[in-house]
Amino acid sequence: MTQNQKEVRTRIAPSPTGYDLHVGSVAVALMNYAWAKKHSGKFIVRIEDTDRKRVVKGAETRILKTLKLIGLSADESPLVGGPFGPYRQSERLEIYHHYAQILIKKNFAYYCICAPERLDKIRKEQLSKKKPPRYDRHCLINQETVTKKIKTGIPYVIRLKVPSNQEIFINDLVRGRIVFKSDDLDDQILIKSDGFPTYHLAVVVDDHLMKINYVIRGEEWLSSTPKHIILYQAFSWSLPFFAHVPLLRNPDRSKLSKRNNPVWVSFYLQQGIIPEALLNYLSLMGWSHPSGKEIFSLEEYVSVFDLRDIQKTAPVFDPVKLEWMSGEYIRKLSSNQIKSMILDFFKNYQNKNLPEPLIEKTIPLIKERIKKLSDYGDYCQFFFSRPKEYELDLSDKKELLKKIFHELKSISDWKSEIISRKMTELAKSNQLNTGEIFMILRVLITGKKVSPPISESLVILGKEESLKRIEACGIS
RNA sequence: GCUCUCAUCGUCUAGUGGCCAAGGACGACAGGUUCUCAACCUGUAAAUCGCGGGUUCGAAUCCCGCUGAGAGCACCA
Repeated sequence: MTQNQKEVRTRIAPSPTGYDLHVGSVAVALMNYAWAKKHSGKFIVRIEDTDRKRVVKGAETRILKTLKLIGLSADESPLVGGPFGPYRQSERLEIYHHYAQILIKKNFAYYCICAPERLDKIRKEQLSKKKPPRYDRHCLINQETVTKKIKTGIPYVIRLKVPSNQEIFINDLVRGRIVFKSDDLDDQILIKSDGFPTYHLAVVVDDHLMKINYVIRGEEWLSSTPKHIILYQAFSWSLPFFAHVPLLRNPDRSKLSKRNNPVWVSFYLQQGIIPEALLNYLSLMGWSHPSGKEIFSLEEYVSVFDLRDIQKTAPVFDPVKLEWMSGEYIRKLSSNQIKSMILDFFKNYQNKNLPEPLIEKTIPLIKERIKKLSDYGDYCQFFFSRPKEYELDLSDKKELLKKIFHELKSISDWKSEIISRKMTELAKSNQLNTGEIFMILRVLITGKKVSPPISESLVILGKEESLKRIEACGIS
């Protein structure tokens, strides 16, 4: 066996039929990526765009961009190319037809010209008799007349001829040995009447031609795997290893869907969830670090990941823990890193150019407080604009506001320790809790009851601006 | 309905026959610290390991049944 044949090659095959990459796809992508990298193999991205009706404009670009943003770079893809391209199924139509013809010649497939209405009818009949819906092979029996009719130009499909009375075994790396009976399988359509292949044909042909030897995919594919195995066998191709990994769930335990949760990765990136944290969190879905660690780098994940450690149970996706983890990542970053991330974030997602020197000063105040980059806005808006409304009614505190104003005005050395001390003294001399006076000052300056430490904030704002804000509340 | 899969705290999980009267993390709650909110520290509650049988000296771990949950059953992927 040559080195090349032994190389581990994995892939993800997203279809551009949603807005963006699905978080569940990232979870699967991570495992594919890790398994390939762990073995110094190749991680491939193939776009499965064979359903022309469902293709969403711009989705492919977004998916590829998102993959890049979260740091799962492909060795071969529509963007970077590779030796087994094209990596977009819509550009491989001749290939699928070629292989479909081989199946016809080998008597593993046949033409079918049944109208959708007829198929609907027999399906309904079978269902009403509580039988699984299956094609009745009407065209297989009349294959000669069918081929004649096709030559006149009427639309047709090509169906897989599922062998009868066979047992098909899947040796799944996650689930072990699973048996299916071929008689339970439908004669799956391989080539649709629009000339495009269905998933089942395309995936087998492409995985084989692209030398994919580990098929790591969601458990939703488990029940169609026997069809794929039949195809591999029909072509006399060697099987890849299969690993069907658990699906992410909604809190109600159904398959994670946009109805119950935001599922597009871009949603989380727009929130300013740290991409590394997203990967780290997702890696913990159905798997755990051998030493019990929760926070670790992608590099470390790759080194300790093992397909055999994947759990069989489908986990519930928990955005709360994801946010916690994002916060953990932020706290581990240097102030400089946070600064540039915030700058980039507001530029890319909110189209705002924030002033760098000011951002820099605020970082120490918010570093321990934010979990995602968008939180920065909630905490620090007041640095950039004066409050428009106040969360506390200060109209009956004019006398106190005056005292605060004059106390602050008298400070010549504008430092947070001095401001704090003066305010504490003021509280004492007025029989107030220090907390009360700071709260009033906080609302005065930020408009909010929750903010970064207020003395430090005053220093950043500067004495002049701070006093102006108090004046704005009707103090003279 | 049929086929397949799965089953440990609310959630993510550790656990592969004795170290488990089940450990960690998120979340919740309480306390400490504190100018608010966080962060940090301490602590509390939280799983009779879905249920019932077996195997065994011994079972969360093995076997069987039941129940529950999920996925698939398209000219969608």
